[in-house]
Amino acid sequence: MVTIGDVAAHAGVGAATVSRVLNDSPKVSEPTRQRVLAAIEVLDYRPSPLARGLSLGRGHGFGVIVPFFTHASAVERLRGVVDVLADSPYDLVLFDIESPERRDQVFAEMLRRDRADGLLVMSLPPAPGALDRLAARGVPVVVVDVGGTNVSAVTSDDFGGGRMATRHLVELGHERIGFLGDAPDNPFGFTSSARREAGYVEELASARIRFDAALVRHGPHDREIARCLATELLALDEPPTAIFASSDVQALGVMEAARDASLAVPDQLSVIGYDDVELSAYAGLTTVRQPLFESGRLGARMLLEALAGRAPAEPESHQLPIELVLRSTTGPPAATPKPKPTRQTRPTRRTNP
Amino acid sequence: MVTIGDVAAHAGVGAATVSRVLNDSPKVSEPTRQRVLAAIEVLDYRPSPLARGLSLGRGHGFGVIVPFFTHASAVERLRGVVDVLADSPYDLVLFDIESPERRDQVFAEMLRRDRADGLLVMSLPPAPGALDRLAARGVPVVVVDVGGTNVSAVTSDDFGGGRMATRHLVELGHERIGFLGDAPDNPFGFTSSARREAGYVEELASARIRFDAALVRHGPHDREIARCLATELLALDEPPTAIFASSDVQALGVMEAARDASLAVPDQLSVIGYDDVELSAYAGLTTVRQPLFESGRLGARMLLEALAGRAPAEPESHQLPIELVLRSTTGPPAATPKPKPTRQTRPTRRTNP
DNA sequence: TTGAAAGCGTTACCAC
DNA sequence: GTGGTAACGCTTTCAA
Repeated sequence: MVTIGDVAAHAGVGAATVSRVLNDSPKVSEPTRQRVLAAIEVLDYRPSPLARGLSLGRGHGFGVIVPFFTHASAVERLRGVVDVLADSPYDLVLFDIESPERRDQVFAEMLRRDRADGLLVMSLPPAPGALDRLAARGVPVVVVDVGGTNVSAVTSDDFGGGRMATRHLVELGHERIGFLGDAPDNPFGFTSSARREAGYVEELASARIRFDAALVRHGPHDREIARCLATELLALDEPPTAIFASSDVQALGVMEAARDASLAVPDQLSVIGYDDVELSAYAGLTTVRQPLFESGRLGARMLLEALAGRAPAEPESHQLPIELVLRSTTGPPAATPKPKPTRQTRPTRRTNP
Repeated sequence: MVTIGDVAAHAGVGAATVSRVLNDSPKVSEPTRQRVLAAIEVLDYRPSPLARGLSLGRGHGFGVIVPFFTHASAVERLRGVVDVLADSPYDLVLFDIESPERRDQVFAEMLRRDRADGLLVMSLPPAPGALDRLAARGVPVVVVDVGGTNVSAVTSDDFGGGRMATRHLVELGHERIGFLGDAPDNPFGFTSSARREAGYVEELASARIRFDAALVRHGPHDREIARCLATELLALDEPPTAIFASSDVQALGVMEAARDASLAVPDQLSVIGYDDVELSAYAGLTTVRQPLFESGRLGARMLLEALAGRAPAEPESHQLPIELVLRSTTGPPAATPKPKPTRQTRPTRRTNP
């Protein structure tokens, strides 16, 4: 392996000068510079990032912790991160979390050895105290889609989004509106679904629609599970005429349940999702759009700033706008009570109980 | 920052002993060991991976180069990699490639400084010579879904998969079978689509069906573009009764085109895809399944072996099995020629020209 | 079983 | 402008 010393020897200069050329310091004469460059070329020399890092006291790893990076929303966010990082000297070091155990393991390792210079934590509330300990180490942290912490954060208005989705349904004339989302006490501690649900509850209240706990279903973030849950909802004596799913994947599950129950969407059942992942356009899903890609970009930029030593004195929090995307899965409820369908599993469906 | 020296001082031992404890060397007496462990605990010490790497002559980065990691197939593969890496001391360093320029930039940087200890290259034929130069550097490389190179590789039988898809259509009775895939001369040098296309051509030949170049369309790997291309195909004087799309995303585009043209799938048009990404089950798409997740796992395991110095003498190549997944988008062609539809853009559709 | 000391490849400070 | 040289924090001989 060829080192800076070899280059120095070959060019007939000192190692320090080679280093200066490498870091294009202004204090190198042009002839020397050329000589060094030539030597680098001839020897096919490349500096060791490890040695460089050790000397500089910092590495080049940009850590991103993300749960279920297979989910379309996580991928979208990551893409924003990638986009920003492409022009930086940092490498994206990805930590995917698929179980609470793994979450704790990663955070523990993160503390034990600094595997990254900075940390972007997405959608996953860190283990208690982890942030403080990281801060004590001087590791900059930015969180995205995580609420209630004391670090720089990028969020979007989940509560408002929940209201927005619900209001849309209310304005269409729905009165029995179901909600389907993550359990508030899920093992990962995800909170965005709960905030959307709070918005749903609030909007119902302000529309003077009685909240019916029977219309609310919780389960892990998964299409299949959402399908089951929605099937339960649709089998109710007084089934909802509209369902607000806390994410697009779950909304897709609801659509499947509707399909299974031979319910036309949106004529017999309105469905609204959340996120606006790419697939939703394909499925024609009405949804609340949150800027996933942009959240990744912004979070990454903020962390990059902190990494460059330009961290804000106080942690700063940015809230990204949300927006209703109207497509073809929501509409007014059926005007009149319909006769009992032929299928036996479906009870009489009434629009206004 | 607390160093190994601090721990040594605190425990009243030498730095070497602390190092031994850290790397659980057997030659440390239990009492000493406990004392060191206690000191580590008290001081909340964590070793610097940088220094460790420098001393050891190797880092802890597991580089993965993947084009368009937003694509479901890439994500699936990555998930396999993540799965394997979770139990290893390596961190996943992700390089996403979304343009040919970026491809060259990444490979160039990869050569200039070793950003990772080993490299897993997925779906993307490396720049010419890049592999050799990497090998010269002693950087182990494994490629996945890339053909025709001289490194350890994980592939699947694209040619056979192309035949398989086509044969399925032929056996259903189709004679006008369209193909839609990546251009053979695409700027990234992707080759799997071309191999599937070759399988399609071959199978057509062995079924004694005349190959019609008009039924073949190429374009970048994108659903929208596939939709346009499929629309062209369907607007032909003698449109295909079935379309084999080289990937599921493209097949979805074909389905959209069919929907736009008010063509029932599979009654008026059969569609078969390739990959079997998660979404395909939702869409009910008949497809050729290739083990994406498993390809990631295997590739990662092979690279891990190489990283551990257990590289095979000769580069070894593994071919993963493919399998036909029958769902609801393929069926026999319409038995009789149909009358001209009411829509004006659609020409007379004939089943058997 | 333990410790002292010599690297590992850079960078940066300090003379010249 | 340039060249020594001391860090940077760890691992690993080599002695004891």
